[in-house]
Amino acid sequence: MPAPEKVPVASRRTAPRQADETRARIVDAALEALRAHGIAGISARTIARHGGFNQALIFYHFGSVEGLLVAVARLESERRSALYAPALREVTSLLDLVAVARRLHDEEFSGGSVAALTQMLAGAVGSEELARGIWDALEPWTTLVRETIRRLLAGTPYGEALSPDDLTSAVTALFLGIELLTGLDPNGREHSLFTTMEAAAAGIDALLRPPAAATDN
Amino acid sequence: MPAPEKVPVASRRTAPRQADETRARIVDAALEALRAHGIAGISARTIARHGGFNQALIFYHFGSVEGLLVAVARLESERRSALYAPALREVTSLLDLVAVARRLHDEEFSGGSVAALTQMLAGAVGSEELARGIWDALEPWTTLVRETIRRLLAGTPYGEALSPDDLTSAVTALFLGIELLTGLDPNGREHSLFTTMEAAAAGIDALLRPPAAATDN
DNA sequence: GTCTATAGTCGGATAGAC
DNA sequence: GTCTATCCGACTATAGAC
Repeated sequence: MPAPEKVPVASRRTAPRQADETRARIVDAALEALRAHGIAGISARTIARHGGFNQALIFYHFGSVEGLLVAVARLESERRSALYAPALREVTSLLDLVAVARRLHDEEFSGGSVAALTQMLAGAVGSEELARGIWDALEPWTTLVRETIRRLLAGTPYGEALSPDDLTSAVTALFLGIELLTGLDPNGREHSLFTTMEAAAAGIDALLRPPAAATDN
Repeated sequence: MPAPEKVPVASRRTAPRQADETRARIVDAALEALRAHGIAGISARTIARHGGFNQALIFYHFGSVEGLLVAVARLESERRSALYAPALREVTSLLDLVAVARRLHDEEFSGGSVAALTQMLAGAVGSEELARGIWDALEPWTTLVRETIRRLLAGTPYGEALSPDDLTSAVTALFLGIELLTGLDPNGREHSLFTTMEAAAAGIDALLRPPAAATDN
C-alpha cells in the first residue's frame, strides 16, 4: 500500500501507477492462458509466458495463482455486468434475452472471457477458495439475470408456477454449457444454434402472449 | 495382446482376466478422482491414490493419463447411453424429457459420472487428443438425444423452424451447464431447479398441443 | 501383470539483488 | 516493483526386478 506523495495528481490520472498497469497485464495474460490451455494447463509460468513478464510477479501482486484467478473472475464479472446491464434492462421478451445472449457470445467468445469463466468453474471443483471466489464473482451476473427474468415473468400469467431463481440458474447453466460445448465442437455451429434458440424463443413468446390478448403496448 | 491358451474357456467367463479387472479399477478410480479434484487436480498419482494401486499401471494399461481419460469418457458414455436409451425412446413430451434428465441427474450425480464428463470437457481445451476423444465419446449420447428431439418435433407444427441438431446442442449444453453449476452452488438447489423446469416444460407442452387440437392418441 | 526405483521436467513459492 | 536464482515437491514416463 504505497503512498506516492511525490506524484502530482495530474500524473496519477494520465499515467496510472505502474503497479496497476502490471496487474492489468497479468490479468489479461491469465485470460489468454485460460483460453489457450484451459484450467488444467494453467500455472504461474504459463501465464507469465503469455504476458511476457516474470513469473514471480504473480505472487507479488496476487499472492498465489488461485488468488489471481479469483481476481480475474471478479473483474471480468464486473466488467461484463456493467457492459450488458443496459441491454438486459431493456429486455421485454424471451427473444430479447436470447438476442442479448447471442450478442454477448459474439462479442466475448473470441476474447475468451466466458470460456475462462467456464474453465474456472470447472477448476472450482476441489478448490474451496476458487469455488467461493467464483461464486461471489458471479453474483452481479445472477442478480442481473434474475431481475430480468422476474420482469419477464411478471408480464405473463405463469409467473407463480416458475421460480425466478431456478430459471436464472437454468439460463446461466445453458449459456455456460454452450460455451463449454462450442469450444469443443469442430464444426462451429454456434451461429445456427443461436438462430434456432431465437426461433424457439419467438415461438414461446408468441404462445405466452397470444395476439388476441394484448394488455398494453 | 496376450493369448492365454492355458486358461479354460469356463474360467474366462467366471473370472475375467485380471487385466480387465485392473483396467476397471483404474477407470473407477479416475472417475472418483475427477469428481474429487476436478480436471485441474488430475494426475496419474492422484488417480492411483484413489484406487489404491500403483501409478505405473496407468501407463501400462492406457499409455498415458490422457489415454485413460479418453477411455473413461468412452466407457461412461456407452454405459449411460445403454442405461437411458429405453427411457428416452419412450419420451413423448418435453416434460418426459426433463423427467429423464432429472432421473439421470439424481442417479448419476452422486456417482460423479456426469461431473467427470464436464471436467473432461473443460480439460479438452488445449488438448487436441482429449477434445477428439470426448467428442467421439459423446456421439452415442447426442444421437440418442437428437432422435428423441426429432420425434418430439414431428408431433408439433413447429418442427420446420427448429433444427434438431441445434436443439440437441442446447439440451446437452443445458444439462452439462447444470452439472457445472450445481457442483459449485453451496445451497444445492437442484431439486427445485428440476421442478421448475418440469413446470416450464409442462407449460410449453400444453401450449404446443392445445386441448382443442388433438390429432390422434 | 504388477511392483520399485529413478530420470528428467515442471510446478509453486520465496530470498535477495537491483 | 521487478528481476534472477533457487529450493523442493509433484509430475510423467520408463527401466528393470519380481
